[in-house]
Amino acid sequence: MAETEHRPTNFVRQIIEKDLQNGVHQTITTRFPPEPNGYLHIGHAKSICLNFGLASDYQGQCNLRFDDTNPEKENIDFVNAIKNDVQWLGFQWSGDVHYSSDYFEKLYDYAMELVEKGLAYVDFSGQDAVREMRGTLTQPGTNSPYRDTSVEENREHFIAMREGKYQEGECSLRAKIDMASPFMCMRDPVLYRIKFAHHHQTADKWCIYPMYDFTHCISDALENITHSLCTLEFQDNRRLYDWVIENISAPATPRQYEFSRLNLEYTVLSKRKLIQLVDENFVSGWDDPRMPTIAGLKRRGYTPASIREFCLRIGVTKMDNLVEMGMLEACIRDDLNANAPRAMAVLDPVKIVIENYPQEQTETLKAPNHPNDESMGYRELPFGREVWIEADDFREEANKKFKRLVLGKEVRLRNAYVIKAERVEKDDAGNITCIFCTYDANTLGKDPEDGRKVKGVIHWVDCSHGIKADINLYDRLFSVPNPASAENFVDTINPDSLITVTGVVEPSLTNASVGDAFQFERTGYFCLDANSTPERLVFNRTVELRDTWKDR
RNA sequence: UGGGGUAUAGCCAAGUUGGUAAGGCAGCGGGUUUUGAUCCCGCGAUUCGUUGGUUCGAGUCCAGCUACCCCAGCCA
Repeated sequence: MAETEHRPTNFVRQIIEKDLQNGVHQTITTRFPPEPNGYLHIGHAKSICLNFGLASDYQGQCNLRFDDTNPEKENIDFVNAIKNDVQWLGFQWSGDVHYSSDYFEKLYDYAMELVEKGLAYVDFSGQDAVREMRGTLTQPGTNSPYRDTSVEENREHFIAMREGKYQEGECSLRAKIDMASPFMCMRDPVLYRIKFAHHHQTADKWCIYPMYDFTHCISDALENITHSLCTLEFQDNRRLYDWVIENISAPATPRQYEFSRLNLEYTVLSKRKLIQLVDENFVSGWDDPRMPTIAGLKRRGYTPASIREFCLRIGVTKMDNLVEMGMLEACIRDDLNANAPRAMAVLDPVKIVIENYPQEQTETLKAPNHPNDESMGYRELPFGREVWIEADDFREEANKKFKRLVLGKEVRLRNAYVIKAERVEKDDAGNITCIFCTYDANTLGKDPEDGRKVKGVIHWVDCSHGIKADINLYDRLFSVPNPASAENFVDTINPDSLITVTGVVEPSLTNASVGDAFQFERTGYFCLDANSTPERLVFNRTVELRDTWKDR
């Protein structure tokens, strides 16, 4: 698709342009630093597009760095899934993949530097005591009794920590900053904690792991990151980021800038909540088409280009936001409208019999794959005496606004003939089982010769050639715009977020491959699901067509 | 008077030496159309959270007020 040509300006670009202009940097380096404790979602896509987009626009570099300082929550499967998703989105990181764990040895040395400068100490107060001494938002904290331990003792204790001489929770390394700071994160933050945990990169080499605030800024400096972009909740942490860089012999001075994270209506974008949806089986997995994950969106039928376009359209600011789903949907519709071949599928079939069509006759019609793009070619469409139409497209009686098939009235079968409904057959319950029609044989590819106007057009599938298919009709996962603000977000799950119907699709669709997208004319955009087999086709509805018809 | 942030149309968002409110999504009219789709044309802020002030002139500068978000993990 044609992505927005000129990227909209934003405050980060302005900072970069100023830095480049003033010679603060000759070139920029950014990074995308996910923790491998879950799958990437549309909110990460915003960050990915920002970081990789900036690097590309200013001829800089963008690293992929796994922020893997908490082995208990992370694993290699997430690492691989994340790499896969970044590439699927269309981005390639500079050089090799980086890991914060690559720097564990250096990080340890920098921590030791702080110890030797008297700026860090090993605290043996229990976790509860540490919390007690931290104070509150309005009251200053109090100094730990271990705050004035000698440098020599601290060095020995820190070495012993690394050697596994202490139990988990027995002690931690803390920075000596200011227990009365208005920034809670500056009240002697923990730098290292003890975890006898297996790490997916460093195995059992370490039993002490550095905290995010100590690790991130140093990793940025080691990779020569010029602009370290993160979300708003880290604004306070910037003080600690700068403190660490200033107090160690850092090889560079990276700067952190914060932007607002994405919030999308009718879904949740917090990793904790997404993990819960998966673990408690509210969805089929990380790639469930209702999930806002990259994998879920992909399976739903969203294209990389549509997601990139979305990220361009929402912009980058510091404002809290809740973006309408319609914004995302508009992006995929724009892409698919231009690029998805058309096909016909009937989701809720009712049979019509064309009584004046020769018994035993069938013919092969030709239909364009795209109404406005000749280059997409044509396909063959078998047509016969009996065809399926959408139950919705027929009414025994209706007003003039109903532009479909009505008893005694005419309608055009798309890409085929004009038919007229003559009578209906019903079962004992009064349900319509068959609609008997007649057709005008002289209306193939042209209007009726006597000049009568037929305004309605409906889609159809030939009964003897149509293929049965399972069609997953997806809707929003939650029934409220902001499930995250609900008491318990799982209580707001939309019970009808997935309805599977058995429909009939035109035979050309048997050639589709997994992931292929189509517009089922008049109903929406669909793609062939990963679980589809030649014996049983499965389609996922990506999004409905825009529908401005009011009186339904 | 803890601190850090943000306030421009239903949603997202431009606006940067103060000069008289971009654009996108949604919506509403109209035209084209063998998809109630697409496409095309037209329509929305006397007003920028609010109250004052400075100024010939303020969304942009100053002061006060209000609302909302974030911070008290040995999570990130």
